[in-house]
Amino acid sequence: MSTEAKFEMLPSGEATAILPTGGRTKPITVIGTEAIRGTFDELCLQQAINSRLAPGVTELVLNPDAHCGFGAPVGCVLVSPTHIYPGPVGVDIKCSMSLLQTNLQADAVSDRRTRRALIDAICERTPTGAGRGQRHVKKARHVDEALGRRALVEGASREVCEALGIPPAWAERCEDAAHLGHDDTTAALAERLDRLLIGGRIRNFDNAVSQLGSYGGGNHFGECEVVHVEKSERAARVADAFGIEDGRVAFLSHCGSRGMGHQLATGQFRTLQGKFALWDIPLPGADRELVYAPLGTPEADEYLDDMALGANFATVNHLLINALVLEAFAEVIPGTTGRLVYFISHNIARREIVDGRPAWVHRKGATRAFPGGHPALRNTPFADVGHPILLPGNPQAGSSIMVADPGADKSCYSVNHGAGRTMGRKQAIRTLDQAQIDRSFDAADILTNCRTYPKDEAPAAYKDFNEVLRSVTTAGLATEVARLKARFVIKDGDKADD
DNA sequence: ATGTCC
Repeated sequence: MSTEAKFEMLPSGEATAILPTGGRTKPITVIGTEAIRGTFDELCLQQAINSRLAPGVTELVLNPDAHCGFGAPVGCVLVSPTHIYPGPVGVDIKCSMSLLQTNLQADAVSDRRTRRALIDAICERTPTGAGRGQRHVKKARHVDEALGRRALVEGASREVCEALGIPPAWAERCEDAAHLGHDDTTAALAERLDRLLIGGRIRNFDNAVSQLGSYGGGNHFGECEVVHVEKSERAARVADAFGIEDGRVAFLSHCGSRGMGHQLATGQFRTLQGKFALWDIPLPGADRELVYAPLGTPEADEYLDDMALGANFATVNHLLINALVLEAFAEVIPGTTGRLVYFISHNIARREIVDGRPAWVHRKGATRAFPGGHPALRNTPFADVGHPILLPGNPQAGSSIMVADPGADKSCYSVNHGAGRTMGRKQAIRTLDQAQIDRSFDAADILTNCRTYPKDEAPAAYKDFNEVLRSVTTAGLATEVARLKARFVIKDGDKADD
Protein backbone atom coordinates (compact mmCIF):
# COMPACT_ATOMS: atom_id res chain seq x y z
CA MET A 1 0.00 0.00 0.00
CA SER A 2 1.39 3.43 -0.90
CA THR A 3 1.77 5.92 1.90
CA GLU A 4 -0.84 8.16 0.27
CA ALA A 5 -3.51 5.45 0.53
CA LYS A 6 -3.28 5.70 4.33
CA PHE A 7 -4.73 9.21 4.41
CA GLU A 8 -8.30 10.41 4.14
CA MET A 9 -8.68 13.82 2.54
CA LEU A 10 -10.72 16.55 4.13
CA PRO A 11 -12.93 18.91 2.15
CA SER A 12 -11.17 21.89 3.77
CA GLY A 13 -8.24 21.78 1.35
CA GLU A 14 -5.54 19.76 -0.34
CA ALA A 15 -3.01 20.26 2.47
CA THR A 16 -5.13 18.90 5.33
CA ALA A 17 -5.72 15.17 5.72
CA ILE A 18 -6.70 12.63 8.35
CA LEU A 19 -4.72 9.59 9.35
CA PRO A 20 -7.06 6.96 10.85
CA THR A 21 -5.76 5.04 13.84
CA GLY A 22 -8.01 2.02 13.56
CA GLY A 23 -10.75 3.51 15.72
CA ARG A 24 -12.73 6.31 14.05
CA THR A 25 -12.84 8.33 17.26
CA LYS A 26 -9.11 9.02 17.43
CA PRO A 27 -7.96 10.40 14.07
CA ILE A 28 -4.73 12.33 13.51
CA THR A 29 -4.73 15.69 11.72
CA VAL A 30 -2.05 15.73 9.02
CA ILE A 31 -0.82 19.01 7.53
CA GLY A 32 0.93 18.58 4.17
CA THR A 33 0.48 18.74 0.41
CA GLU A 34 0.48 15.41 -1.46
CA ALA A 35 4.22 15.79 -2.16
CA ILE A 36 4.86 16.33 1.55
CA ARG A 37 2.61 13.46 2.66
CA GLY A 38 4.85 11.21 0.57
CA THR A 39 7.85 12.16 2.78
CA PHE A 40 6.47 10.55 5.95
CA ASP A 41 8.04 7.13 6.42
CA GLU A 42 6.38 4.14 8.09
CA LEU A 43 8.10 4.55 11.46
CA CYS A 44 7.15 8.24 11.65
CA LEU A 45 3.48 7.39 11.00
CA GLN A 46 3.62 4.53 13.53
CA GLN A 47 5.06 6.91 16.14
CA ALA A 48 2.18 9.30 15.43
CA ILE A 49 -0.38 6.50 15.84
CA ASN A 50 1.23 5.28 19.09
CA SER A 51 1.17 8.82 20.45
CA ARG A 52 -2.45 9.39 19.42
CA LEU A 53 -3.60 6.19 21.14
CA ALA A 54 -1.59 6.87 24.32
CA PRO A 55 -3.46 7.51 27.61
CA GLY A 56 -5.10 10.91 28.00
CA VAL A 57 -4.20 12.15 24.52
CA THR A 58 -7.08 14.10 23.00
CA GLU A 59 -5.50 15.48 19.83
CA LEU A 60 -2.48 14.85 17.66
CA VAL A 61 -1.29 16.93 14.72
CA LEU A 62 1.40 15.81 12.29
CA ASN A 63 3.21 18.74 10.66
CA PRO A 64 4.70 18.85 7.14
CA ASP A 65 8.26 18.74 8.50
CA ALA A 66 7.60 15.57 10.55
CA HIS A 67 10.16 12.78 10.74
CA CYS A 68 11.10 10.06 13.25
CA GLY A 69 11.83 11.23 16.76
CA PHE A 70 12.22 10.02 20.34
CA GLY A 71 8.91 8.32 21.18
CA ALA A 72 6.88 10.79 19.13
CA PRO A 73 7.70 12.25 15.70
CA VAL A 74 9.73 15.44 15.50
CA GLY A 75 7.12 17.76 13.98
CA CYS A 76 3.98 16.94 15.97
CA VAL A 77 1.59 18.48 18.48
CA LEU A 78 0.19 16.30 21.26
CA VAL A 79 -2.61 17.58 23.50
CA SER A 80 -3.58 16.11 26.86
CA PRO A 81 -5.71 17.60 29.65
CA THR A 82 -4.71 14.81 32.03
CA HIS A 83 -1.15 13.61 31.29
CA ILE A 84 2.33 15.00 30.72
CA TYR A 85 4.64 13.36 28.15
CA PRO A 86 8.42 13.92 28.22
CA GLY A 87 9.01 12.34 24.76
CA PRO A 88 6.79 14.85 22.93
CA VAL A 89 8.80 17.66 24.53
CA GLY A 90 12.11 16.11 23.54
CA VAL A 91 15.65 15.78 24.79
CA ASP A 92 16.56 19.38 24.00
CA ILE A 93 14.05 21.10 26.28
CA LYS A 94 12.89 24.42 24.79
CA CYS A 95 14.98 24.27 21.67
CA SER A 96 14.06 27.62 20.12
CA MET A 97 14.54 30.32 17.50
CA SER A 98 15.37 33.97 18.12
CA LEU A 99 15.72 36.93 15.79
CA LEU A 100 17.70 40.11 16.34
CA GLN A 101 16.96 43.11 14.07
CA THR A 102 19.92 45.48 13.61
CA ASN A 103 19.98 49.07 12.38
CA LEU A 104 22.33 48.08 9.51
CA GLN A 105 21.40 48.21 5.82
CA ALA A 106 22.19 45.13 3.72
CA ASP A 107 25.20 46.78 2.06
CA ALA A 108 26.95 46.91 5.46
CA VAL A 109 27.60 43.15 5.10
CA SER A 110 28.24 42.95 1.35
CA ASP A 111 32.03 43.07 1.79
CA ARG A 112 33.42 39.57 2.41
CA ARG A 113 36.17 40.80 4.74
CA THR A 114 33.60 42.52 6.95
CA ARG A 115 31.58 39.31 7.11
CA ARG A 116 34.72 37.32 7.92
CA ALA A 117 35.48 39.76 10.75
CA LEU A 118 31.92 39.39 12.05
CA ILE A 119 32.22 35.59 11.99
CA ASP A 120 35.46 35.81 14.00
CA ALA A 121 34.01 38.32 16.48
CA ILE A 122 30.93 36.15 17.05
CA CYS A 123 32.97 32.94 17.40
CA GLU A 124 35.14 34.66 20.01
CA ARG A 125 31.99 35.01 22.13
CA THR A 126 29.59 32.19 21.26
CA PRO A 127 31.27 28.79 20.83
CA THR A 128 29.82 25.90 18.83
CA GLY A 129 30.16 22.17 19.43
CA ALA A 130 29.10 19.56 21.98
CA GLY A 131 30.41 20.34 25.44
CA ARG A 132 31.71 23.73 24.40
CA GLY A 133 30.80 26.49 26.80
CA GLN A 134 31.71 30.14 27.21
CA ARG A 135 34.90 29.28 29.11
CA HIS A 136 36.32 27.98 25.80
CA VAL A 137 36.22 31.35 24.06
CA LYS A 138 38.45 34.41 24.25
CA LYS A 139 35.80 37.00 25.06
CA ALA A 140 33.71 34.93 27.44
CA ARG A 141 31.00 36.33 29.69
CA HIS A 142 31.74 34.67 33.01
CA VAL A 143 28.65 33.18 34.69
CA ASP A 144 29.23 31.94 38.24
CA GLU A 145 27.24 29.13 39.85
CA ALA A 146 25.02 31.49 41.87
CA LEU A 147 23.96 33.35 38.72
CA GLY A 148 23.50 30.04 36.90
CA ARG A 149 21.11 28.93 39.64
CA ARG A 150 19.12 32.13 39.32
CA ALA A 151 18.90 31.69 35.53
CA LEU A 152 17.48 28.18 36.00
CA VAL A 153 14.97 29.26 38.64
CA GLU A 154 13.96 32.71 37.38
CA GLY A 155 14.51 32.54 33.63
CA ALA A 156 14.89 35.98 32.03
CA SER A 157 14.07 37.99 35.17
CA ARG A 158 15.16 41.63 35.32
CA GLU A 159 17.97 40.75 37.74
CA VAL A 160 19.28 37.85 35.64
CA CYS A 161 19.17 40.00 32.48
CA GLU A 162 20.99 42.89 34.14
CA ALA A 163 23.67 40.63 35.59
CA LEU A 164 24.36 39.19 32.12
CA GLY A 165 24.19 42.44 30.14
CA ILE A 166 20.93 41.50 28.44
CA PRO A 167 18.53 44.42 27.83
CA PRO A 168 15.66 43.60 30.25
CA ALA A 169 13.14 44.86 27.65
CA TRP A 170 13.94 41.78 25.55
CA ALA A 171 12.00 39.68 28.07
CA GLU A 172 8.78 41.17 26.62
CA ARG A 173 9.76 39.69 23.27
CA CYS A 174 9.84 36.12 24.59
CA GLU A 175 7.12 33.52 24.07
CA ASP A 176 7.69 32.79 27.79
CA ALA A 177 10.39 34.79 29.60
CA ALA A 178 10.10 32.59 32.67
CA HIS A 179 8.66 29.14 33.37
CA LEU A 180 7.28 28.47 36.85
CA GLY A 181 7.22 25.22 38.82
CA HIS A 182 4.35 22.70 38.89
CA ASP A 183 2.54 24.79 41.53
CA ASP A 184 3.09 28.04 39.63
CA THR A 185 5.83 29.25 41.99
CA THR A 186 9.57 29.82 41.56
CA ALA A 187 10.04 28.40 45.08
CA ALA A 188 9.22 24.93 43.76
CA LEU A 189 11.99 25.29 41.18
CA ALA A 190 14.53 26.50 43.75
CA GLU A 191 13.72 23.52 45.98
CA ARG A 192 13.84 21.07 43.10
CA LEU A 193 17.19 22.43 41.91
CA ASP A 194 18.60 22.08 45.43
CA ARG A 195 17.48 18.46 45.56
CA LEU A 196 18.97 17.75 42.13
CA LEU A 197 22.32 19.25 43.15
CA ILE A 198 22.45 17.58 46.57
CA GLY A 199 21.53 14.26 44.96
CA GLY A 200 24.28 14.65 42.36
CA ARG A 201 21.65 14.52 39.61
CA ILE A 202 23.30 17.34 37.65
CA ARG A 203 26.92 16.55 36.96
CA ASN A 204 29.56 19.26 36.53
CA PHE A 205 27.11 22.01 37.33
CA ASP A 206 29.73 24.73 36.83
CA ASN A 207 30.52 23.46 33.34
CA ALA A 208 26.83 23.10 32.46
CA VAL A 209 26.31 26.71 33.60
CA SER A 210 29.27 27.87 31.50
CA GLN A 211 27.31 26.75 28.43
CA LEU A 212 25.00 29.75 28.79
CA GLY A 213 25.75 31.79 25.68
CA SER A 214 26.74 28.90 23.39
CA TYR A 215 25.22 27.25 20.32
CA GLY A 216 26.05 23.54 20.62
CA GLY A 217 26.05 21.29 17.56
CA GLY A 218 23.79 19.36 15.19
CA ASN A 219 21.24 21.57 13.47
CA HIS A 220 21.88 24.53 15.77
CA PHE A 221 23.23 27.66 14.14
CA GLY A 222 23.57 31.42 14.08
CA GLU A 223 22.94 33.14 10.77
CA CYS A 224 23.36 36.69 9.52
CA GLU A 225 20.39 37.57 7.32
CA VAL A 226 19.02 40.25 5.05
CA VAL A 227 15.28 40.81 5.58
CA HIS A 228 13.01 40.63 2.50
CA VAL A 229 9.47 41.67 3.45
CA GLU A 230 6.78 40.13 1.21
CA LYS A 231 5.16 42.49 -1.27
CA SER A 232 1.68 42.87 0.14
CA GLU A 233 -0.14 45.50 2.14
CA ARG A 234 -0.74 43.06 4.98
CA ALA A 235 2.89 41.88 5.07
CA ALA A 236 4.06 45.50 5.29
CA ARG A 237 1.66 46.19 8.15
CA VAL A 238 2.57 43.04 10.09
CA ALA A 239 6.32 43.54 9.51
CA ASP A 240 5.93 47.00 10.98
CA ALA A 241 4.16 45.60 14.05
CA PHE A 242 6.87 42.92 14.42
CA GLY A 243 9.64 45.54 14.16
CA ILE A 244 11.35 44.00 11.12
CA GLU A 245 12.50 46.19 8.24
CA ASP A 246 12.96 45.33 4.58
CA GLY A 247 16.57 45.47 3.38
CA ARG A 248 18.08 45.47 6.85
CA VAL A 249 20.52 43.06 8.47
CA ALA A 250 19.12 40.66 11.07
CA PHE A 251 20.53 37.70 12.97
CA LEU A 252 18.69 34.39 13.42
CA SER A 253 19.69 31.86 16.09
CA HIS A 254 18.67 28.26 16.66
CA CYS A 255 19.67 26.49 19.87
CA GLY A 256 18.31 25.11 23.10
CA SER A 257 19.14 24.15 26.65
CA ARG A 258 22.49 22.47 25.89
CA GLY A 259 23.95 19.90 28.30
CA MET A 260 21.79 21.21 31.16
CA GLY A 261 18.49 20.45 29.41
CA HIS A 262 19.87 17.16 28.18
CA GLN A 263 20.75 16.04 31.71
CA LEU A 264 17.34 17.08 33.03
CA ALA A 265 15.47 15.36 30.17
CA THR A 266 17.43 12.10 30.17
CA GLY A 267 17.21 11.97 33.97
CA GLN A 268 13.43 12.14 33.69
CA PHE A 269 13.32 9.44 30.99
CA ARG A 270 15.39 7.12 33.16
CA THR A 271 13.25 7.76 36.24
CA LEU A 272 9.96 7.22 34.43
CA GLN A 273 11.18 4.18 32.49
CA GLY A 274 12.26 2.67 35.82
CA LYS A 275 8.79 3.20 37.29
CA PHE A 276 7.00 1.78 34.25
CA ALA A 277 9.21 -1.34 34.53
CA LEU A 278 8.73 -1.59 38.31
CA TRP A 279 4.95 -1.23 38.09
CA ASP A 280 4.75 -3.30 34.89
CA ILE A 281 2.72 -0.67 33.05
CA PRO A 282 2.30 -1.35 29.32
CA LEU A 283 3.72 1.38 27.08
CA PRO A 284 1.78 2.85 24.14
CA GLY A 285 2.86 0.91 21.04
CA ALA A 286 5.39 -0.89 23.28
CA ASP A 287 7.62 2.16 22.73
CA ARG A 288 9.73 2.64 25.86
CA GLU A 289 10.39 6.23 24.84
CA LEU A 290 6.68 7.05 25.18
CA VAL A 291 6.56 7.19 28.98
CA TYR A 292 4.18 9.61 30.71
CA ALA A 293 2.91 10.76 34.10
CA PRO A 294 -0.70 11.54 35.11
CA LEU A 295 -1.06 15.18 36.22
CA GLY A 296 -1.17 15.64 39.98
CA THR A 297 1.20 12.78 40.74
CA PRO A 298 4.63 13.45 42.28
CA GLU A 299 6.14 12.09 39.04
CA ALA A 300 4.31 14.69 36.91
CA ASP A 301 5.22 17.49 39.34
CA GLU A 302 8.86 16.50 39.20
CA TYR A 303 8.88 16.36 35.41
CA LEU A 304 7.16 19.76 35.11
CA ASP A 305 9.74 21.29 37.46
CA ASP A 306 12.66 19.81 35.53
CA MET A 307 11.14 20.92 32.23
CA ALA A 308 10.76 24.46 33.61
CA LEU A 309 14.39 24.51 34.82
CA GLY A 310 15.58 23.39 31.38
CA ALA A 311 13.29 25.87 29.65
CA ASN A 312 14.57 28.77 31.74
CA PHE A 313 18.14 27.79 30.91
CA ALA A 314 17.32 27.78 27.18
CA THR A 315 15.65 31.20 27.43
CA VAL A 316 18.61 32.83 29.14
CA ASN A 317 20.98 31.04 26.75
CA HIS A 318 19.21 32.55 23.73
CA LEU A 319 19.03 36.06 25.18
CA LEU A 320 22.70 35.96 26.15
CA ILE A 321 23.68 34.75 22.67
CA ASN A 322 21.78 37.68 21.17
CA ALA A 323 23.52 40.14 23.52
CA LEU A 324 26.91 38.64 22.58
CA VAL A 325 26.15 38.71 18.85
CA LEU A 326 25.16 42.36 19.12
CA GLU A 327 28.37 43.08 21.02
CA ALA A 328 30.35 41.39 18.21
CA PHE A 329 28.58 43.45 15.53
CA ALA A 330 29.27 46.67 17.45
CA GLU A 331 32.95 45.74 17.74
CA VAL A 332 33.31 45.21 13.97
CA ILE A 333 30.86 47.90 12.82
CA PRO A 334 30.83 50.63 15.50
CA GLY A 335 27.41 52.16 16.07
CA THR A 336 25.50 48.93 15.38
CA THR A 337 22.36 48.69 17.51
CA GLY A 338 19.81 45.92 17.65
CA ARG A 339 16.66 44.73 19.33
CA LEU A 340 15.13 41.33 19.84
CA VAL A 341 12.23 40.75 17.45
CA TYR A 342 11.07 37.54 19.11
CA PHE A 343 12.15 34.34 20.86
CA ILE A 344 9.94 31.29 20.32
CA SER A 345 10.34 27.63 21.12
CA HIS A 346 9.55 24.46 19.18
CA ASN A 347 10.27 21.86 21.94
CA ILE A 348 8.07 22.61 24.93
CA ALA A 349 4.81 21.70 26.67
CA ARG A 350 2.60 24.69 27.59
CA ARG A 351 -0.64 24.89 29.50
CA GLU A 352 -3.22 26.36 27.12
CA ILE A 353 -6.99 26.39 26.78
CA VAL A 354 -8.05 23.79 24.20
CA ASP A 355 -11.76 23.42 23.39
CA GLY A 356 -12.62 25.47 26.46
CA ARG A 357 -10.60 23.54 29.02
CA PRO A 358 -6.98 23.62 30.22
CA ALA A 359 -4.66 21.10 28.62
CA TRP A 360 -0.95 20.56 28.16
CA VAL A 361 -0.04 21.28 24.55
CA HIS A 362 3.20 19.46 23.75
CA ARG A 363 4.93 20.93 20.72
CA LYS A 364 7.80 18.76 19.57
CA GLY A 365 9.43 20.29 16.55
CA ALA A 366 6.34 22.47 16.29
CA THR A 367 5.89 26.22 16.74
CA ARG A 368 3.06 27.98 18.55
CA ALA A 369 0.92 30.01 16.15
CA PHE A 370 -1.57 32.33 17.88
CA PRO A 371 -3.28 34.73 15.46
CA GLY A 372 -4.21 38.31 16.33
CA GLY A 373 -7.05 38.49 18.83
CA HIS A 374 -6.12 35.21 20.54
CA PRO A 375 -6.91 35.65 24.27
CA ALA A 376 -3.46 34.42 25.34
CA LEU A 377 -1.82 37.37 23.53
CA ARG A 378 -3.68 39.99 25.55
CA ASN A 379 -1.32 42.52 27.13
CA THR A 380 1.52 41.56 24.78
CA PRO A 381 2.95 43.67 21.93
CA PHE A 382 1.30 41.22 19.49
CA ALA A 383 -2.30 41.20 20.78
CA ASP A 384 -3.75 42.61 17.54
CA VAL A 385 -1.60 41.07 14.79
CA GLY A 386 -0.43 37.77 16.26
CA HIS A 387 3.14 36.97 17.32
CA PRO A 388 6.08 36.38 14.96
CA ILE A 389 6.63 32.76 13.90
CA LEU A 390 10.33 32.10 13.23
CA LEU A 391 10.95 29.17 10.87
CA PRO A 392 14.46 28.11 9.89
CA GLY A 393 14.55 26.78 6.31
CA ASN A 394 18.04 26.47 4.93
CA PRO A 395 20.71 29.06 4.10
CA GLN A 396 19.94 28.86 0.38
CA ALA A 397 16.12 28.81 0.26
CA GLY A 398 16.11 31.21 3.20
CA SER A 399 14.23 31.18 6.49
CA SER A 400 10.72 32.48 6.99
CA ILE A 401 8.88 34.83 9.31
CA MET A 402 5.18 34.04 9.33
CA VAL A 403 2.06 35.21 11.13
CA ALA A 404 -0.80 32.92 12.14
CA ASP A 405 -4.23 33.01 10.52
CA PRO A 406 -7.53 32.07 12.22
CA GLY A 407 -7.35 28.68 10.42
CA ALA A 408 -4.53 27.71 12.80
CA ASP A 409 -7.22 26.42 15.15
CA LYS A 410 -7.28 23.18 13.11
CA SER A 411 -3.64 22.45 14.11
CA CYS A 412 -4.01 23.37 17.81
CA TYR A 413 -2.56 26.79 16.94
CA SER A 414 0.71 25.34 15.71
CA VAL A 415 2.84 25.20 12.60
CA ASN A 416 6.04 23.36 11.66
CA HIS A 417 9.46 24.27 13.07
CA GLY A 418 11.54 24.16 9.91
CA ALA A 419 12.08 22.05 6.84
CA GLY A 420 12.42 18.63 8.49
CA ARG A 421 15.00 16.01 7.58
CA THR A 422 14.46 13.93 4.49
CA MET A 423 17.78 12.07 4.84
CA GLY A 424 19.34 10.54 7.94
CA ARG A 425 22.69 12.00 8.99
CA LYS A 426 24.62 8.85 8.03
CA GLN A 427 22.86 8.67 4.68
CA ALA A 428 23.70 12.32 3.97
CA ILE A 429 27.36 11.80 4.86
CA ARG A 430 27.47 8.70 2.62
CA THR A 431 25.66 10.08 -0.44
CA LEU A 432 26.16 13.85 -0.68
CA ASP A 433 29.13 15.42 -2.47
CA GLN A 434 31.20 17.75 -0.27
CA ALA A 435 32.68 19.79 -3.13
CA GLN A 436 29.25 20.35 -4.65
CA ILE A 437 27.84 21.56 -1.31
CA ASP A 438 30.71 23.98 -0.78
CA ARG A 439 30.47 25.26 -4.38
CA SER A 440 26.76 25.96 -3.88
CA PHE A 441 27.48 28.08 -0.79
CA ASP A 442 30.20 29.90 -2.67
CA ALA A 443 27.89 30.54 -5.63
CA ALA A 444 25.26 31.99 -3.29
CA ASP A 445 27.99 34.12 -1.62
CA ILE A 446 27.21 32.68 1.82
CA LEU A 447 30.24 32.48 4.13
CA THR A 448 30.57 30.07 7.06
CA ASN A 449 32.90 29.61 10.03
CA CYS A 450 33.49 26.03 8.82
CA ARG A 451 36.22 25.03 6.41
CA THR A 452 33.72 22.69 4.75
CA TYR A 453 29.96 22.78 5.38
CA PRO A 454 28.78 19.72 7.40
CA LYS A 455 27.31 17.24 4.88
CA ASP A 456 24.59 16.02 7.25
CA GLU A 457 23.37 19.62 7.53
CA ALA A 458 23.39 20.37 3.78
CA PRO A 459 20.12 21.76 2.37
CA ALA A 460 19.79 18.54 0.31
CA ALA A 461 19.44 16.50 3.55
CA TYR A 462 16.24 18.42 4.32
CA LYS A 463 12.79 18.59 2.73
CA ASP A 464 12.00 21.25 0.13
CA PHE A 465 11.38 24.26 2.39
CA ASN A 466 9.10 26.01 -0.12
CA GLU A 467 6.87 22.93 -0.37
CA VAL A 468 6.73 22.75 3.44
CA LEU A 469 5.66 26.41 3.56
CA ARG A 470 3.10 25.81 0.80
CA SER A 471 1.57 23.13 3.07
CA VAL A 472 1.23 25.69 5.86
CA THR A 473 -0.31 28.42 3.71
CA THR A 474 -2.59 26.09 1.72
CA ALA A 475 -3.92 24.62 4.97
CA GLY A 476 -4.71 28.19 6.05
CA LEU A 477 -2.55 28.10 9.19
CA ALA A 478 -0.26 31.07 8.58
CA THR A 479 0.95 33.62 6.02
CA GLU A 480 4.52 34.51 5.13
CA VAL A 481 5.54 38.03 6.20
CA ALA A 482 9.23 38.01 5.28
CA ARG A 483 12.00 35.80 3.94
CA LEU A 484 15.46 35.93 5.50
CA LYS A 485 18.38 35.39 3.10
CA ALA A 486 21.65 34.21 4.65
CA ARG A 487 24.92 36.15 4.27
CA PHE A 488 26.95 33.98 6.66
CA VAL A 489 26.37 30.96 8.87
CA ILE A 490 27.91 29.96 12.23
CA LYS A 491 27.70 26.20 12.79
CA ASP A 492 29.54 23.36 14.45
CA GLY A 493 31.85 21.85 11.87
CA ASP A 494 35.52 21.62 10.95
CA LYS A 495 36.80 25.04 11.90
CA ALA A 496 38.99 27.06 9.54
CA ASP A 497 41.68 27.37 12.24
CA ASP A 498 41.73 23.69 13.28
C1' DA B 1 19.86 17.08 20.68
C1' DT B 2 23.99 15.21 23.98
C1' DG B 3 31.32 15.65 27.30
C1' DT B 4 27.94 12.24 20.62
C1' DC B 5 27.71 5.12 25.62
C1' DC B 6 26.58 4.65 32.72
